[in-house]
Amino acid sequence: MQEQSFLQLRNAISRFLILEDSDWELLVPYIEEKHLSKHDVFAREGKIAIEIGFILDGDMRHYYTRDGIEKTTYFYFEGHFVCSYLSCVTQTPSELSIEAMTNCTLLVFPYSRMKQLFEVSHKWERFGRLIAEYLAIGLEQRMVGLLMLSPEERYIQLLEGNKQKIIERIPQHYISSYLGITPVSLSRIRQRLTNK
Amino acid sequence: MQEQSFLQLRNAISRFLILEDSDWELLVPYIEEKHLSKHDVFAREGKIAIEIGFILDGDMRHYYTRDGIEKTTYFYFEGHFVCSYLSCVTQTPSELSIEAMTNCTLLVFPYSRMKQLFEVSHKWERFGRLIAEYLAIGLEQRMVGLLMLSPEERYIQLLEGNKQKIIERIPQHYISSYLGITPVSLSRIRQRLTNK
DNA sequence: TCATTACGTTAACATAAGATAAGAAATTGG
DNA sequence: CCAATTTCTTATCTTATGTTAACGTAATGA
Repeated sequence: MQEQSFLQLRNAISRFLILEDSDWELLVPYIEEKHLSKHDVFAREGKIAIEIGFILDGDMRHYYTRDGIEKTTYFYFEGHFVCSYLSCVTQTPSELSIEAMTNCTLLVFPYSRMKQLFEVSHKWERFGRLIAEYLAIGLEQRMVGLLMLSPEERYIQLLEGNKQKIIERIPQHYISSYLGITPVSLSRIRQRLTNK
Repeated sequence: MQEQSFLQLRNAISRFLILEDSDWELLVPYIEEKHLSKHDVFAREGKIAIEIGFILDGDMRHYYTRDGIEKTTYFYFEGHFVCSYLSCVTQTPSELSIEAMTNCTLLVFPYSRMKQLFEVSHKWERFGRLIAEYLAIGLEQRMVGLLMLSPEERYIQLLEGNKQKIIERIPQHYISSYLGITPVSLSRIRQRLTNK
């Protein structure tokens, strides 16, 4: 059923712009399917990232390490693109690692191909712009949340999002670092909220 | 000296890509010089942003308002682009305001022209991508700092940046909200650091 | 299956930050 | 030049979070 999964990727891209068959054909030969087991890494700290992934099934997270402690700062779910963006764009060693939280099925293609497409195709260059804009908007909103909301408010906001069911299956110590607090503190917040 | 100031903008753009005269000529007719007095607003919350600015001289800040309280979340300095990016890109009302912290001289051009250039010129589309990538990278690093560093560490990091002299002339209650803390707390952190 | 590890909660204590207020110092505007 | 305002610091009190540790439960792997 490779055709079906490729179509999912094409649809995801089409949410950003109208993609003609001729555009699509420029990428297709470079796409591969990839399977990751739980805890497999997709990108590793210190390595220059070379791949862009598209999640067909499964959940992933990215994390930074400091003093041996992991801080999970982002989650990726089915239907989303995943890559160590900063490392790809700047071609410098990644400061973060990306790990499968569950068994995952991905479509992957090399960033180098994407870069070629930026050169040769105005349409793909536009895709690159729109993706970057999408990312920047998400990060801006995330940052504002961190600066303007309390940990409790951030947790409530997270629950109120449309990803409720997904959030519920993510271990809480990952969620706590996403919120910028400790697992203990998240546990207390949860207790406070249920006592209301 | 309009020629001189236009050249500054062209150089700033050229830091992202090689710009031919023919590319540059597509934008030039739409550029105007604009002067702002201290506390004048460049973009106002609730309004759809229509302009991109380039700071020739002066300092600006952008802030969000909540419960009547302003939180300054970003600063802009000489030689940088300034706009309510999210509002421009999505063409929805801005959630933030941008204000001149000092008297400022800007070059401005309409986002609508930029959008046209994205359509007609692969080169300008690339500029759009590179700007968005640059923004996303900055925001990612900002977010990581907020999640992984203590307020004190964030303040030290800010001072260690290459903007020291600029930081020193920004009122501390703006800096404190940039760091995600109160002015009182920043004052205490400063005291702690001088006692070392 | 069973031992081991990972996970979430709770408790106790220490600490840093928030809230509020007062006052000094600097800046601003008329 | 002076009054008014803004800015920064300091003090007090309160509170939420961090830290560490203990415990029970769930998940995992040999």
